[in-house]
Amino acid sequence: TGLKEIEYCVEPKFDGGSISLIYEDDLMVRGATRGNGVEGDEITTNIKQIRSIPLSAKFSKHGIQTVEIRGEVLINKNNFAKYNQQLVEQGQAPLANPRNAAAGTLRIKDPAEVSKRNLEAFVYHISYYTTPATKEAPFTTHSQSLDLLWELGFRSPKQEKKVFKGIQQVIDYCLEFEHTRDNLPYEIDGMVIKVNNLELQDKMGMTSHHPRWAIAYKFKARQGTSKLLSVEFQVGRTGSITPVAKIQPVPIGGVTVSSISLFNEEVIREKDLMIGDTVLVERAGDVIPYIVKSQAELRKGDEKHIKFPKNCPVCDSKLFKEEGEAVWRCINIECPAQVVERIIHFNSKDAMDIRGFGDANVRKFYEMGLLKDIPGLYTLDFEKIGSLEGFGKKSVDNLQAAIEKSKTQPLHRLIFGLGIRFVGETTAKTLASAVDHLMDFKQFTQEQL
DNA sequence: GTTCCCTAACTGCTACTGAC
DNA sequence: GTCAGTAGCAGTTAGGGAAC
Repeated sequence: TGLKEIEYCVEPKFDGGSISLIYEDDLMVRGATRGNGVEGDEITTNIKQIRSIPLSAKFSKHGIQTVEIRGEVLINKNNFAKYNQQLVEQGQAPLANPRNAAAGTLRIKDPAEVSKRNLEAFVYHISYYTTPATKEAPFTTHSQSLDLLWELGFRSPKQEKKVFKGIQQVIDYCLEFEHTRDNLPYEIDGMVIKVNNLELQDKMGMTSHHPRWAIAYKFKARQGTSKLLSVEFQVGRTGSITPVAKIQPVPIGGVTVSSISLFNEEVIREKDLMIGDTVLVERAGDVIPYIVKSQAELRKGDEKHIKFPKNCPVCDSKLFKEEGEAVWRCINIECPAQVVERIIHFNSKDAMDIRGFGDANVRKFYEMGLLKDIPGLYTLDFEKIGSLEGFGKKSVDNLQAAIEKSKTQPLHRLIFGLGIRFVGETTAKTLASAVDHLMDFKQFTQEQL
């Protein structure tokens, strides 16, 4: 097929909280957040409070037995404003922006409160479905699947989506839609362009990150200007020194931005940043704050150069930068900043998952001398901890139980938890699997001998 | 009731490595 | 040289749990 012949389906990219819905024999049996892409939180009861999600739908009419649908939960801008007005009238703080409000609402424990907030949901993708072996596929294009969902009572972007042959019309439609962005009743942050034919989608497959058959056209990020007040230098788990810009707080797209990563020394130089500069700030993907550039033409002459430290801001060791690398590092593995960051990483959800032992407590215990390193987690003096202000019996019991539970975590989590540079989750799994094979092999050879 | 801490949710940029 | 994969770093907000 020539490129000009390829059919694309273009639809708005909704900006809210992602959800996944599972229907079995026409009944909604499970609703979950997307989470990290593999596992999310079950929120079925809350999902049932959303009126635009049918509790049952006649999938069986189309020969579908089990189906998983992806969608996005949103709060309509009008409902959001009304709800905030109520909060203010009741003397409570209003919610900051519709996106976080929608994502947060899904996790409220009281379904009645969820119901009050009038969430809405758009569904935009059927991830998989099962049919009896004899049955023909109920749809062959993405566009048809959206029509089917609409017909079954879901809110899919049936009206907003358009199908085009060739890429030029796709581009025109995206640009045209961008103009109407602010007039829509809900937040969108771009458009999604998908190859329409499902067989072709299948052939194109996925990378580890994303499908090769879909791409997002992001609208111009929301921007603001502010003043660069100072630059702090943070020491990461692996000793990397990250400059972080502290700016005069500026509201951008519903949140207040005050702190922005500058990544490394090169970036500061390339962007020609000086303390006191007026800087153009945007939220990349409407989320992550990012300094676009400094406005050098507005300088008054009292701006100061940013001095990148020669020594570690925490332990004062000399910093090193490897040939060809951009990142300066503190190579003192006993540097308190690194030790603390390593312990925090070890405790984290993706590593040993020691709940209730986050960065604030790790720092506190380290400073008090109650915790010196990772092994120290397993010889903590709980009596002393129990006598600290803010630690009741319940907290100590929970902490003790969480640490005890971590002893049963699989090997790959332990390897990942050690926080060795270049050893992320995937590599840790590979290493753990290699260890397993070695143990099997050892056992096998011993038995043979 | 208030305050603090923690977690989860949303997501991007940069650096480096390895395969092709 | 390009692309994909992986890792490391970073932001704010909302809500829950526990202590005070």
